[in-house]
Formats: sequence, structure tokens, C-alpha cells
Amino acid sequence: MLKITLPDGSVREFPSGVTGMEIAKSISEGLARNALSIEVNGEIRDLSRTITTDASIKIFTWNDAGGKYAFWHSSAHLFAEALEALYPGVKFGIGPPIDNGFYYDVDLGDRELGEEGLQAIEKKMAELAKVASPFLRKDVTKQEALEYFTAKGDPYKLELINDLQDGTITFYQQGNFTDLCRGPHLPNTGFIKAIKLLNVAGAYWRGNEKNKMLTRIYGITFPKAKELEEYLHLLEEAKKRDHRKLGKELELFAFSEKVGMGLPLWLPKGAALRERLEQFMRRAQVKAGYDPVVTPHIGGKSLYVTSGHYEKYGKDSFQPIATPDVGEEFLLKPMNCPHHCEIYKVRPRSYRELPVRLAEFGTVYRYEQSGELHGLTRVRGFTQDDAHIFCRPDQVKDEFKKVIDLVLHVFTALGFENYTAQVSLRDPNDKKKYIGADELWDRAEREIQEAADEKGLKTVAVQGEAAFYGPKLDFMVKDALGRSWQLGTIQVDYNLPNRFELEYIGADNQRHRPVMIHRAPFGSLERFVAVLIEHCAGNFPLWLAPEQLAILPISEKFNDYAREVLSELKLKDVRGFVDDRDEKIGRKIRDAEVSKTPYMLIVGEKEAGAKQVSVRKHGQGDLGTLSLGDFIEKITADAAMPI
RNA sequence: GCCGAAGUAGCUCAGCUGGUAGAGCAACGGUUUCGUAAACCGUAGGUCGUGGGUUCAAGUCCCAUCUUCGGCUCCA
Repeated sequence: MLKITLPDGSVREFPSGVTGMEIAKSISEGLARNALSIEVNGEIRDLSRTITTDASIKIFTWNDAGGKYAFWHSSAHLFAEALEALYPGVKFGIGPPIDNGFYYDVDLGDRELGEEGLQAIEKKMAELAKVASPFLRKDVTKQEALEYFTAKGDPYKLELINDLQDGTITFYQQGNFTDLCRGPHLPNTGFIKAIKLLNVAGAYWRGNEKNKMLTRIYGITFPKAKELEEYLHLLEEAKKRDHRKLGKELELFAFSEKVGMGLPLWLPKGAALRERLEQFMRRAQVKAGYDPVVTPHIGGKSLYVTSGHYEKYGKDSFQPIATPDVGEEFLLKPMNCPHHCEIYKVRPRSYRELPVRLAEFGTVYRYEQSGELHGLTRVRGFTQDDAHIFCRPDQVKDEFKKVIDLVLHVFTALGFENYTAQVSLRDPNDKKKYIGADELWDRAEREIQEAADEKGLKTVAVQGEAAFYGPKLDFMVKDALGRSWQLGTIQVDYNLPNRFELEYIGADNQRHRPVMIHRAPFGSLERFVAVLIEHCAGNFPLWLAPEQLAILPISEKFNDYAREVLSELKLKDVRGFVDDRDEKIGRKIRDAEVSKTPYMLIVGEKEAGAKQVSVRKHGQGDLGTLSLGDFIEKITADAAMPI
């Protein structure tokens, strides 16, 4: 008999060879009905597989990530089965489950897949799901696997099998479709009740742009039709928060073909928002001991040759600007650090004055690939809340921790709770991509991890994500549609100080090399604003709102009083406007609500006579009447910058 | 940059198999002076992204190009 430990710690005995499904049934009928997969000693498996050793198990249903994983993995196979039935001879790449659904990369040859095609496949999938074909697992030898896909004529699968070790290869079959797969899968296709193929995209085979581009079909499935409906509804709602849509509706920013793609134009309201964020950061930085500096938008080419940026990015960048004097070349600055290094070098530095912290809202230009441009999150001209800290080696960790505090302060003040702190390390298999000695990299990577740990920050380490000159701690935040963006970043750099030959005189009267920390809590103002818009769906906190209130006279007769109220508010730095259009009050309220103005002050005969305002709050409605003095007190308190 | 899709008035969108552009909102003019989410009447507004081509005739078909969207690759 086997001892099977359940998640609650209880131990039950089963004969050797018991299946996960049998265990589920022994617990309850309901669990057996909803069971999708099982975790056995930490490994997720099919419910139909036999267990032959003592084990701790957990049975996964739709409510567990492990259950969804199997569900969507099986859905990918169901998709493949349907696709093959409708498009014979199609070749398959990989088809994994993802956070929301699954995708499958396929080579359709010269056939195309459109909207009608997707619908036909959905229909076929539904038909095949109804049959409830079991997923059959089979161990195969490498030889058998190669023979099967050679006969089938699927070069991608052959490539995958060639990279696998004999003895670890399994096939799964449902209906007429057999795939190379390590599983796990659902008991049968019948669990899949609601199916939607979402979109078609191109994707390079094995993620390498030198390889052929396959067709990737994204889809999602659910155990119930209602859940699919809810998901699609959620997607629609998310689209309403898209910063590109809200940016246009709220008149925050715009693009112009004449100005150029990826070059945002900040409209007055967007500029007001951005300016408030800058003020907020300036204050926080002054408090943290930073010195503001200003540097030009272009720099001599040799500056970037020295920094290494020219060699790394030169050819993929905006090309050098020529001047009438032959031989002069300037680059639009893609980074502020080289300029700041030159500021550091204006005079000899003493160990006593370190750390030197130079801060600048530096606008930089990068020639991003055209297909990468995306609203404000990926642009070709943007402003970083950049700063470079020049410090002694013994100060690195402490300085790094102070920067973490600053970044977290920003995130807290703006209500970003769902961020991921990512330690971005070198790709150990491709060290050519980076500059600098191994031991300096190891040291920098260690210092970042230690600083994060000592701050109690939960981090995920990702290899291959470092900058070419040093490792980073990146703060990642998701947008409305679940795409992940890097906002704040902190980087330890031992390399640029070498390249720029930065020095300080130590207590020993010898020359020493400082360490640089690059950091930008927002990252870029553009991207930060984009994510902020989506985060609050355009309902900015009062201290940031471009227009904090609209003053709405009941009729033209009260326009003068409204203007009087506005000028008093302006004296207290409250941002607002008088809606003096010849419209009814209902209309003015509606327009103010739609434009997400935080407060509306309705003024008519009653208010004008008593120096009062009727206060209405966005999304909440009428709050009643206050004296103007009381309202000013209230709003100035509410609108304080969170510092 | 690559694969695929889309571009019609300021905005959101209609325009079937080619017959010569339409709605709502916004704008402008007038009437109305109004108490918590859209007053009424009228006017004007488009080389249908751009450039070629096919045709008696192109928003509609073909080619090229630009931009946008969804992914991929990239992201100092």
C-alpha cells in the first residue's frame, strides 16, 4: 500500500498503481468531476497516470493555476487537431498554455488564415470537444519519435525531438491527432466547453529573427460558456482603459505624421499632468540629496564612442548630425549618462564629497524599430527622470538601498501595488554582448541582489536582461491589457567610470575609481504616464488632475460669480475653469463627468448670494453646499502632493 | 525590421456583388437663461491615408507607399 499525503496533511493508503482520478473519486464525487490535473511530489501530471510510490499530492481544478495550465495545454492540442482536420499538411511548431489561454505556432505553407478560417476552426474544435476523446500518454523512444514525425513530414517537431534526450520523450494522442508533448493533459477533450480564437500573429520559429516566421494563433477556452462571456467582457472593459484611447479622449497627447512616428505631442492637459509628476519627483530628489543639472540634447560623437553606446547602438540609431564644418558629427543623445560623466569630470573630486548625485529630466532619442512603437509606452523621443550617483565602492549598497526607497515611495504615492521587482542579469551564454570584466559584473550583480534582499524586496532574477554596461533592478508593471512594461530601473555600473576615467582622491591621497548608479524611478515620463492613465482609467488623483474642477454656472447670469470663484481658487493654486457655454446645467455636468473632472462647482442664484458653491464629486454626485472658504480649505487639503 | 489586419467629416462609425459619399456627436449661426449625466431649429464640413493602374465609370478591383492596430524580434 502507498501512503498518499493530501494537502491538509492527512495521509491515506492506496494500492500501488492507483491513478489520480481514483484518489479524487475517493475524496468526493464533486472533486472527481472538477479535477483537471494532479501535482505529485511537486510535479504536475495527468490524473490518469498511475502512482507507484508514497507521495504528497494536490488535485487541481479550474481554480488552480495547475488546473488551468492543463486545461489550456489540452486546448492547444484540441486546436491543433481541428486545424489539421481543416488544413491537412499543416506543420506544427510549439503550442503552450500561457497566462490567459494558449497559442500554437504553425506553418500553413502558402495558405492564409482569416476571420472566417478562425470561426471554422472554433466550430471544429467544439465538435471534437463534444466527442470527449481521452488524452492518451505514451512513452516513445527517440527513434520512434523521429520516425513518426519524419513520416508525417513535420520538420519543426523533428528539430525539437533532436534536442531531447532519449528516454524522456512522450507523445499524447487524442482522436486522430498525436503530438510530441510532456503533458500534462485533461482526462479528455469534453471538459472544454467554450472556445474563442482571439488573434493571429507572426512569430519567429524558436524566437529567432533569422528563422522562418510562423503563424501564431492565440486562443482561450473555458469550462463554461458564461466564463468565456465574462472574459470577453473584461477584455472590452480593459480596452476602455487603453491610454491611447483615453489620451485622445481626455486631450492629453497626440501624434502627428508630419512630426514623425513615435514622437509624442503633449497637449496642455497632458503637459499639466506631466509637470505635476516632475514637481513631485524634483521635491523627492531634493530631499534625497540630488543636485539638478541640465545638459544639451545633442553631444559630440566621440562622447558616445567613449561610452560604448556608439559601438553598441550606433548603426541602429538616429544617424549623426552633420555640421557645415567638415568632420564634426553630433548625435541626438540616446542617454544622459555620458553627459553626466563629463559634469563629474569638471574638477577633481574628493572622497569627502561622494556620493555626487546628478539629476536631470533628460529628453533622449532612440530609433526604435517601427513595429515596436506603441502609444506612449514605446516612443522615439522621451524624457527620463534620470540621475547618476557617483560613489565610493563602499557606498554602493547603501546608495542602492536609498534608491529602492525612492522608487517604492513613488510607487506607493501613485498606488502601484502590483509591480514585479526584476533583477536583470547578464546572459551567461553570451558574454560578448556586454562590456567590462567578469569580476566587476559578478560584484555588481551580487550587490544588487543583496541590496534588494536587505530591503525585503521580493525579486525575480532574469538572465539576459541586463544593460550592456551593468546589471539592473527593474520595476515591471502591467498595462490594462496585461502587457508588462519596465518603469523604474536602478543599475550598478563599474564600466562607464572606467571608460570615462572617472576618479576621486581618497583619504590615502591616491586616485580611485568611483562606481556609478544609474537610476530612474519613473523610467520615462511618457511610459509612466501611459501606465498611470491605464491604472486609474483616466481618473487621476486630485493632486495630479490637469483640471481639478469645473465651475458650472446655472445660467449666463451667474458667469461673473463663477469667474470670481475661479480667481479665488487660482490664488490657492487650484486648477480649474468656468464652463460658461450657453448650455443647461445637466449638459455641463455631463460633460464634466465624461471628461473625468474630479470636482464640479455648481453656482446659481442661491450660491452667488451667499458666497457658496454646490459641490459635486466625479462619480459620486451631489455633496451639498459649502461656503467658498470651506471648500477651498477642503480641496487644498485633498490636493496636497503626497510627499 | 518581420508576419497579419485596418485606414471614409474633428470624433465614433455606415456605405451589398464597381454607377460618382451618409448618420450621430463635435463645430458654426439663431432661439432659449435653464438647479445635478446630452434643450430646440438651422448651416457648414470629406481630393474616401497617399501615388499609380484596370474600367465608359473606383471609397468599392489591382500594385506600390505611408500610418495605425495585434503579435514576433529588439529595448542603452
